[in-house]
Amino acid sequence: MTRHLLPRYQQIKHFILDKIERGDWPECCKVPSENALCQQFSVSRMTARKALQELTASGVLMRQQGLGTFVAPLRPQSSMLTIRNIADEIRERGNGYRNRLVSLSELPAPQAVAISLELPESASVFHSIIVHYENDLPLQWEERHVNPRFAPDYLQQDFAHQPPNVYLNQVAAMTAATHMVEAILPSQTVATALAMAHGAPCLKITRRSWCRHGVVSLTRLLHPGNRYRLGDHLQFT
Amino acid sequence: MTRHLLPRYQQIKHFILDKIERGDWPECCKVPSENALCQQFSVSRMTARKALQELTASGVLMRQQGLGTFVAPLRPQSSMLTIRNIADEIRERGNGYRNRLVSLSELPAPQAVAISLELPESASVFHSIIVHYENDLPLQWEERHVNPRFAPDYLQQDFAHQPPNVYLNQVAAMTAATHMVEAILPSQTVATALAMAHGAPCLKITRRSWCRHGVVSLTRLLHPGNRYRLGDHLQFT
DNA sequence: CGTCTTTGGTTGTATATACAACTATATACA
DNA sequence: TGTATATAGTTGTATATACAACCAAAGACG
Repeated sequence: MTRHLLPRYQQIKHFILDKIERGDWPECCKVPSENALCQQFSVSRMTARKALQELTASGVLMRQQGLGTFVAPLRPQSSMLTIRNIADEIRERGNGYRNRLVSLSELPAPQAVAISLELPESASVFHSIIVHYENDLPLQWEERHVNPRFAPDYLQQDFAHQPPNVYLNQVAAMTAATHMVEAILPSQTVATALAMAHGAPCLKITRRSWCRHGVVSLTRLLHPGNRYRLGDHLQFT
Repeated sequence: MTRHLLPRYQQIKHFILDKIERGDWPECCKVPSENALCQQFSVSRMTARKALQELTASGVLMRQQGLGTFVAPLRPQSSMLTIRNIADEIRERGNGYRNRLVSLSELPAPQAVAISLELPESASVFHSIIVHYENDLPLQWEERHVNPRFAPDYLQQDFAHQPPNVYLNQVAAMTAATHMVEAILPSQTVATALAMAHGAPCLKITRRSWCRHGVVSLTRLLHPGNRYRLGDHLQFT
């Protein structure tokens, strides 16, 4: 009767991962205790424990002695380019944050954008431009193309109150992302919006972000080269 | 007699990590089997096994059923900014690689360099400048300050044949690194060396790299903004 | 000489058990 | 009411045991 396809503890891991994947068990949700899993799957405690421990080691779960086991918040495996809310980043430095909505609209996707979002040519996409300020000094030009399928209410959001990435993470949790970093000369429009001197360079970050079902958005972040740096720490094992 | 400071399996983990750290057990070296550790530390197999399993989960060891347990090759935990040999990178694209040694000397460390290398002010350091070419087109300006303590023969190397990072990894294996990425306007010297148009921006990467005993080198990499990008892929759990 | 089988060593899976350490809640007491 | 204590539930550590799966090398056999 027992299938020889997968070890029991693997079956339990898949059961838990599936629950999280489907959203049945959201972040910080308590998962069944070792003893509960014992009964549910008719295994010994050591076996149920192995499943929970491996998921904890890989960062999917958190455990606390005496308390229980919980679903860990999603977090990137890489330390570089952590997807952060720039508002939080600025506030952590103890500085004032505000933003300005430059543009918010629906438009036919340019070819490059359509390809990146895996949409048919000229499909309708949402587009937003927001400038983020640190102490009244512009620090980031954020231009976004969003797949309407995953965020149908994008145009109705109040981005002064809640930045786009926070909203997008609510409606379509990010599961992966790719980045590209370049040094460019900004267009006149961007240079003016970022209060940059003539001829000064920009750090450009292009991010393509996925949720479980596909590409959610394509983002271009432009920073004044003299006021912004990307940091990273590499640990070798 | 047993110290209550650390669990037994933790003591075994530290024992193994220490051996690897000291270089006693190099890459791919076989480590004691579960049963061997049982006897050596007078613990049950499950306890010895826990130590080996956790080190395997964290990427320090590799195991193969029926064969044994081995020290895994060192690898960065982060996917961004993998420390790569630019020569390999260029050759992998199928293009021709060569470099040009611009400067190689010993000089008193400028203040900022001394601080970064954790050396006293004006201590003597090695300094090199190399320009790397892809198909006869300059792609990278590499400027390096090296702590002589970890690489005393730096000035005697033939960098046309073997780039500095390869040599440094041989004499002082890198254990960690920090990066900083910026967009800047290059100096006239660099702009000329990289065959860049007037006013074109540079992608600047500053890397500080450690070996086990301290900071080995401080490196400035400058790339033409229109010919070089940094890529990255983030996986969320 | 080549091929098949055996054997010993290794890791993988799984159970049963015991006690320690910790947390939150309920209870008893002042 | 406020404080101390007891209790139930949870994870952490550790042992002893059994068998399965796999690998490499030694041995048996043709």
